[in-house]
Amino acid sequence: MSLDTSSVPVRQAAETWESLFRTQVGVMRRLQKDPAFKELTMREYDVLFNLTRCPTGWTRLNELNEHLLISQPSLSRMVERMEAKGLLQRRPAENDQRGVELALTDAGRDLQRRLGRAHVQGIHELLSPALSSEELLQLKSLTDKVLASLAASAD
Amino acid sequence: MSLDTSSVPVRQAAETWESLFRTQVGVMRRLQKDPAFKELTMREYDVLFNLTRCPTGWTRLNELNEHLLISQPSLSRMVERMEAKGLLQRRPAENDQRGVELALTDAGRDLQRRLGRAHVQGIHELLSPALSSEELLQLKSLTDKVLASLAASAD
DNA sequence: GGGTAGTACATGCAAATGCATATACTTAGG
DNA sequence: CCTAAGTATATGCATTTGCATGTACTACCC
Repeated sequence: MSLDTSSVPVRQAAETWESLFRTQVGVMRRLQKDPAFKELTMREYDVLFNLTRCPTGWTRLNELNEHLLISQPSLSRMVERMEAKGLLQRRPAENDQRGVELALTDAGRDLQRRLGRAHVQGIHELLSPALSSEELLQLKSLTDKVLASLAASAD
Repeated sequence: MSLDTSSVPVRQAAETWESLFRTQVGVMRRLQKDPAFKELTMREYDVLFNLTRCPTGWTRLNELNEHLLISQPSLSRMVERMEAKGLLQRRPAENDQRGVELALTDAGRDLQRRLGRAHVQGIHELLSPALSSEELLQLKSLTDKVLASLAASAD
């Protein structure tokens, strides 16, 4: 009774994904316990973080949505709430009257930085005991490859 | 103007984590588009999946909860709904009258297998173009190390 | 240009979620 | 034992989420 040869890489991909996924869950669970994150949902922090990553400072709502695991209507209302809290600002998009562009306010940027520091600190404490500097680099290089491949096959 | 030396590994851990996290989000977004997953939330699938991973077949609710990014009350009610759908069964725990133990029903196992196949297939299609067989192994080995380290420092 | 299809965001509404807390049981100490 | 502290799950309630759909604009094609 031998295994179908073609199923070996399939299994391997699945096992690798499972390990990566469980790692993400495990690390996330620890990070969420940090008292610094009582102020904001992980999802809300993720919005702030993504907004820091835009060179022009302004990001389209639909573009932001592509980086998150949240539905468009939910993001729409989350952004509305965060605007009300003074964490970000909205304006109609330049060249498309349908669109909305977002940017951090100073308060939003400050909060992101503060939580970001706690976040980064927590990550360091969780990953450093597990992996050497070279291994971290290796891991990043592998996931970067997957990211590049996903971007290349943008459906 | 030189960087604080101690901040280098911190940055490295953060960048590695960001890449891993974005990979998880990217892959997840693709997987969710699979029509096979219209029947069940990712979170619900995750419950079914985790229940297949228990050798005895029965899993404690609190133990299951430790593997998920969901609050205890939410899981409690999700399990209630899934029991109503006939996907799993509940019984009072053996040695602890407070506790609840869960197991898949045949219908639950069948559904998990069906979605699991689609899941695994999708993962293979996403990861294989990105990484060679050796790289998959490397990646798994690195995330396994992180998992082991997290388990060792169980707070 | 006028009409049709497509895209970007918002909204109504039912369902799912989390927080605080209640309930039922277990464990530890005196 | 009996009590106090701790643990496992459930429940009330306000908030958040997603789905279906609405509205406003854009792009394409004749």
